[in-house]
Amino acid sequence: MHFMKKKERQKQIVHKVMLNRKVTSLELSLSLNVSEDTIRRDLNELDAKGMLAKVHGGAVSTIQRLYHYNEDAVFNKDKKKSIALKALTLLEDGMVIIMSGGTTNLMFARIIPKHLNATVYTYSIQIAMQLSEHPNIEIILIGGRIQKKSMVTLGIDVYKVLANIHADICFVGASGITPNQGITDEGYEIAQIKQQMIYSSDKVVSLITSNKLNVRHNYSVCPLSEIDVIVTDLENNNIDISEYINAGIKIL
Amino acid sequence: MHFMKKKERQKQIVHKVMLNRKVTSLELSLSLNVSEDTIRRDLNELDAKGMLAKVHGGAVSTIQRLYHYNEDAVFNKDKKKSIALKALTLLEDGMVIIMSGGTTNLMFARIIPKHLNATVYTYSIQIAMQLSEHPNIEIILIGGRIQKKSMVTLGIDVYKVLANIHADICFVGASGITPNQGITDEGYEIAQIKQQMIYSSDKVVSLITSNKLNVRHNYSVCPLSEIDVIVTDLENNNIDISEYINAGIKIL
DNA sequence: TTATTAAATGCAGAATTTTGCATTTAATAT
DNA sequence: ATATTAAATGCAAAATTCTGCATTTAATAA
Repeated sequence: MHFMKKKERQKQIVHKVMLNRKVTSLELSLSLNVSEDTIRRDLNELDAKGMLAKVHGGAVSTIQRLYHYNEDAVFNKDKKKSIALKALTLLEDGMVIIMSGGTTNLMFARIIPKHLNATVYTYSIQIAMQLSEHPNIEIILIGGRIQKKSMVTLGIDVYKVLANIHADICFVGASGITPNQGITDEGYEIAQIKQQMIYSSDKVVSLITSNKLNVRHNYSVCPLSEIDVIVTDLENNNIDISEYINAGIKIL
Repeated sequence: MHFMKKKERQKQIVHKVMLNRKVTSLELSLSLNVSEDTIRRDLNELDAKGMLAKVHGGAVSTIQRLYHYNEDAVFNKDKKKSIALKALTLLEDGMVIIMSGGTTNLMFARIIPKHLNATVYTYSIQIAMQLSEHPNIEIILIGGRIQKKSMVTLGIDVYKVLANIHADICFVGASGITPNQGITDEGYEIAQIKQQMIYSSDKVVSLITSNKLNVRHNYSVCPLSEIDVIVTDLENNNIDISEYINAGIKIL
């Protein structure tokens, strides 16, 4: 007799969980003719994929994620993770936050504590998707015409929404930063929008990988004087960031 | 000697493609010390994941998809696919389209011809994600507060945007439809928003699986008289839809 | 068209994953 | 705290996948 294929079995598990809302490992083990160990391993995988939630003794259904995150597609993943980790200290319950797009910000969004209570405004679809897994974060997605390559909304509507809100803190990604020019960006529209999100925030934080330090693009976002904190993957005593420290910016 | 692991190799392939924009199977075969067959099989997988695009002789870089679609999470997948297929006949180049959320609409978005030229307004994040793979569709994501369980935006801002546009056609999902009450929905806000998207469109099309026919919810969206076309998974001579046909609605 | 190069397919051995069992560790309940 | 049940871990056999080669089929080029 052949064993049932793993994928087929996992499909059935998902189906059963959907129907019954809750199901035990023992039940699954009996009805699918595999050991409870196997069931548990399946449940772990399905949980990771977001198809169900594993609980002690079995699994319960969740809102299934139609899209799932592909970490492999992130460039410089480790640098970005280390930045994200440092940036966590800047968060407090109750904050109103504005986040720009970019994978560094996305990494940050991923590791925000599950139960942080906050309101986040963003025009990045990916960040909105990610934050949707945080039960206590209210997400306001700022609408507009989608720029497909980065999956952010652009246009006058985005600008207008930002001009009408006020946030405690904003996390702005940067395509480049230099001591003289401050933050610059490759696109005109996105530079304007970042400018506005900075104006609308009490505190300005830039999460930026070291390869973008001392890189200048064509469109100006803001001078160093507007930035309160820079979070990079470098050590604090690295020579590359001394000029930013001298400009009075806090470096994490 | 150990073979290099598949995953590591694929990572390197993606990296090379990103750097060079284009790369041949032969080059990859030589530099990674595996046969071209293996490279081709890798490229097939990576293409499916959206990490690159396979072309004759090798691969080219694409905008990488950070999120990828999980078809297993769709309920009644086959019914929805058959509906989506029928609905394709309603599309024309140059249209301005409004789409509501829901997995039926999402399935439809997935199979829209790759090169359709159109403008789509939607408040569904998933549909926006999906349509972003269509190069000639301009997507306007309508912003607002995100309802996490369905990944649509809600609120007055959504309503206001819809009130200010005019579309050739709208594809509205429905939680339920009956001959007497027309389309009804489970939520008050979403019902209001659907109402407005219907008002803003010349032609109203409802994609609806048969299990939602003759189901009534608490909040009214619109009477049958507002609906031009219903697309279901049923055959056209099915008894369940005769009342809708009698009401003058075109059934696909 | 024909020549040439790429892709798909079938196959068999090598490598890896999957699985159940035995055992240890952790979590829940009384 | 103690008993009980679940989960994690290590291991070996079994199943499956991965890979290169040989061959067929399809796509591009001249």
